[in-house]
Formats: sequence, C-alpha cells, structure tokens
Amino acid sequence: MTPKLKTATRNTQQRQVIKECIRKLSHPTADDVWHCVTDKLPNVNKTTIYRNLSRMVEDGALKRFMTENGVMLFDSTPERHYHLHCERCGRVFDVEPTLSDQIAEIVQREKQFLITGQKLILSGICAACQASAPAGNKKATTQT
Amino acid sequence: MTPKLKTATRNTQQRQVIKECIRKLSHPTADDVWHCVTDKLPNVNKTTIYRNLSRMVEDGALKRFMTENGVMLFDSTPERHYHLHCERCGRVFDVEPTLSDQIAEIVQREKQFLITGQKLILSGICAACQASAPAGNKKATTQT
DNA sequence: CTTTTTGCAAACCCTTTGCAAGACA
DNA sequence: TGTCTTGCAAAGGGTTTGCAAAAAG
Repeated sequence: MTPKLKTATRNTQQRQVIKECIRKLSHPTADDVWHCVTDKLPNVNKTTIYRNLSRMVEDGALKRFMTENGVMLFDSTPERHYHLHCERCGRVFDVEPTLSDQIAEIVQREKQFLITGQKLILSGICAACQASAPAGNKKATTQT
Repeated sequence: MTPKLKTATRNTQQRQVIKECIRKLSHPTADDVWHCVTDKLPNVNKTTIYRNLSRMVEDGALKRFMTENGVMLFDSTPERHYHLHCERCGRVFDVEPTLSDQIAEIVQREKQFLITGQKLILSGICAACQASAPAGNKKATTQT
C-alpha cells in the first residue's frame, strides 16, 4: 500500500472556531458543534463541521463513538476513559481512567480482548435520574 | 397518560419464521434476519422484519443495541451479559454474566449508575485477530 | 366480519460525496 | 499561483411511516 504522504493543513476561520467549540463542549454531536460554530460564524455549512470532525478523528485529536440512537458523539479527552450514558436524561458522564483501567483489565485478562480506548459506553440510569421521578428526556450533552 | 391497552396478536407465517431465525442466529442485524427469513419465505418484506423485531423489543423478548457503525444488532439471550465487538473481523462475542456482574458492580458501586442489562459493548480487537495479521473485515455476525 | 399484519413506496435522519467556487499560504 | 477547504446539492444506508390490500381469528 502507498505510504499516504500527508498534505498541508490550512488554518481557516471555520477550523479555528470549530476547535474552540470542541474545547468548550463535551461529548457534543456534530449538530451541537454546528450550533456552537454558527453562533460565531453564521454561514458555516454542516458539511464543513463533519469534514473537520472526521479529520480530527483521523489525526487522533478527537475520538468518536455511537450512542444507542445511532448518533455519533465526539470526545476530546485524551486519556482512556469510558462513558456512562443516561437513557433517561441523555447526559454522558465520564468514568475516570483509573476505574476504566480496572474494567479493561478484567476484560483483557479474562477474554484476551484488546480494548481500544474510549469505546466503552455503559447505558443505564444515572444517579440523579434514579433519585428523581421519571423525568423528561433532554438532549445528549454532557456533564462530567 | 392513557394506560395503553394491549391489542391481540396474530400468529402469521412471517412472524413464526422470524422467531425461528431469531432462535438460530446470534446478534443478527435486521438484514441478517431478513436473509434467513427469505430462505424459507421468499417474499417477506424487510419492513415486516423491522416491525416484528421492534415489537419483540417492546415486549421484552429481544434486546437491541447499536454498533459503532450505526447498525443495530438484536439479541435474544435473556440474562444480563455484555458484548465484545471486534473492530477488525466484526464478530460479536458474549461476556458471561458472571464477568458482566463484576463490571456492573464496579460501576454501580463507584458511580451510583444503574446499568440496564445488555447495553454494554466493548470495542476492540479480539484474540483471534490479534494473533493473525491485519485481516479482511467480515460482516458483523456472531460467535460466542 | 373485524382487526391485526403485510407489502410497497416514500419519508426520515444523520452522514458522506462530487464538484465548482473561494480562501489560505 | 497552486492546492487545500468550503458550500451547496445530491447521494447513501439503515430504519420508520402511511396506506390500501391481504390474512388471521
């Protein structure tokens, strides 16, 4: 296979704002990023968001994963950590690396399965939702 | 909210064959089920497959989850267990309930997060693929 | 006969692609 | 300038919906 030499990268306005948004959002959908970006740069197309996010994933600057409803979320936290996805309120919580490691270790030891970081999502009901009565369902955005 | 009274259920030919296929396949996609069904009943529409699978999920006869590529898989194993999804060969492996319980326990203890069964999928590279060289990518079907 | 199901076609949603025009370096 | 990026429109792929015709009980 051809070595795939890397091409130059340009610092467009769009790209800059996208990066800012990535920094301030946590576990955003492409759509979340788009809303954030258009606050500052009103005419950015969603395609541009997708292309930039994909590029960042390729470059390893971002990770991405799929929720149970088939929407992808992006994550810029570099260390390996897992996610808890609350099915009631839609929020995504991080599991600290230490705890993640315990889990990864169990699986790797028992199943000889190599877990590639940041791809574990546990779905269920978060502590807050367990406490409160059956609540309304928010958007899938964060909270760590 | 209205109590939602349940309506009668009919035992169509299609439904019977779909159930058979569910029994013999493990972690199938809707498309897998469709292929299996049309072997026996050539003219079944994919919509019928979807509708029946969704219904079974509602009735609790089936669980379903999403892979990283946004395709849903169905699972008829009743006890709680988790899945290992190999990113290289696409196969899905079960994690026995005992091991799953260890993991669930850690998360529940440390994060007060209530895991609702069968929604944990660990992505990575399976033992076989680690052993062999970078292989071709099969379809996401099973192996336990 | 009445009500559930089916098949078909079209709608949906999110994500990706093709291409010409525009922006960076 | 040269080529990386963008915007727009259209294509894709899996899943869902609307509706009239067919089947189950």
